[in-house]
Amino acid sequence: MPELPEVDAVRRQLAPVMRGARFDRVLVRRKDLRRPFPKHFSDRLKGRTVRNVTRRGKYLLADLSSDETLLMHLGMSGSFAVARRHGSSRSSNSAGPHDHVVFGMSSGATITYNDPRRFGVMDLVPTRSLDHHLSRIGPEPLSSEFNAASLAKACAGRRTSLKAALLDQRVVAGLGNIYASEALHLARLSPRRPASTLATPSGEPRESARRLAAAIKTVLRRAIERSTARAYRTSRFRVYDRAEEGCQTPRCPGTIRRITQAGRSTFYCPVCQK
DNA sequence: ATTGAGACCTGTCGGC
DNA sequence: TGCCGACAGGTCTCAA
Repeated sequence: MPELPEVDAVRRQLAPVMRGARFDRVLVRRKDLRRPFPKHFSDRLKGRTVRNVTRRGKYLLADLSSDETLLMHLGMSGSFAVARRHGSSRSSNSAGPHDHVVFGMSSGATITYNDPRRFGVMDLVPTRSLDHHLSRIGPEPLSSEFNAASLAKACAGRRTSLKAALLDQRVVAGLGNIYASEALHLARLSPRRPASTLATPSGEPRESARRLAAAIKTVLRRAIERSTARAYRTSRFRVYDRAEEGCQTPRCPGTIRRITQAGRSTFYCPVCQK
């Protein structure tokens, strides 16, 4: 479940039980996920207090009293389960098949990281050098740093498709395969259009860049609201996974198509997305 | 320097 | 029912 809105939901899930709490127990049940766990991972966490839990792109960041930051990425299949008080539902002794890490917090919460595909990452870096570690990630889409101008500039001169450019975390942080398709649909821009067409030859943003930057913000905001309201069940998307269904753009007679770009599925309407 | 393909893993689903 | 391939919301590495 992990693009920006879902990662942010996880942040809101973890913050109340981690912030101000100490790591009492840290159980690491294998030596690696996508990468090895850092040296002395448990010992560097135990006894430390979490100052805050934040998010940057698809990374979760726990700021520790040791002036290190615990950096977590969910990959494709990572998730956290929180059990208040000493493991009402799932304690460290009764670990499920893909429960790889268990944090016992002084707040009384047991936090279990589960990740079947193990594409996730946990790392520990000096907080001072956090910027350096995240320096390759582009602007936060919901910040004012990200706008038509910055988007056009990041796409200027690129030969790749618009869809592929949106998946590049250096262009904008936090978009994944679903919300890239959703944003392009809302902006009525074809995913196959060359990314370079967002900018004039001198790098100035075109109208398309304005529409796309705005659509990215709208799509992500809506998704975050939905996950907050949580009045939805697997509420589906406008185009993602809707091949052969009717386009939802008002008065558009088109049919959603599925194509493959850079090895990933893209869903779009060939009629209204130009 | 970019770009696309392949690799990393396990689970699920549809077709035969 | 069981097997098999295709596919999954992410990124990294590598060859062109």
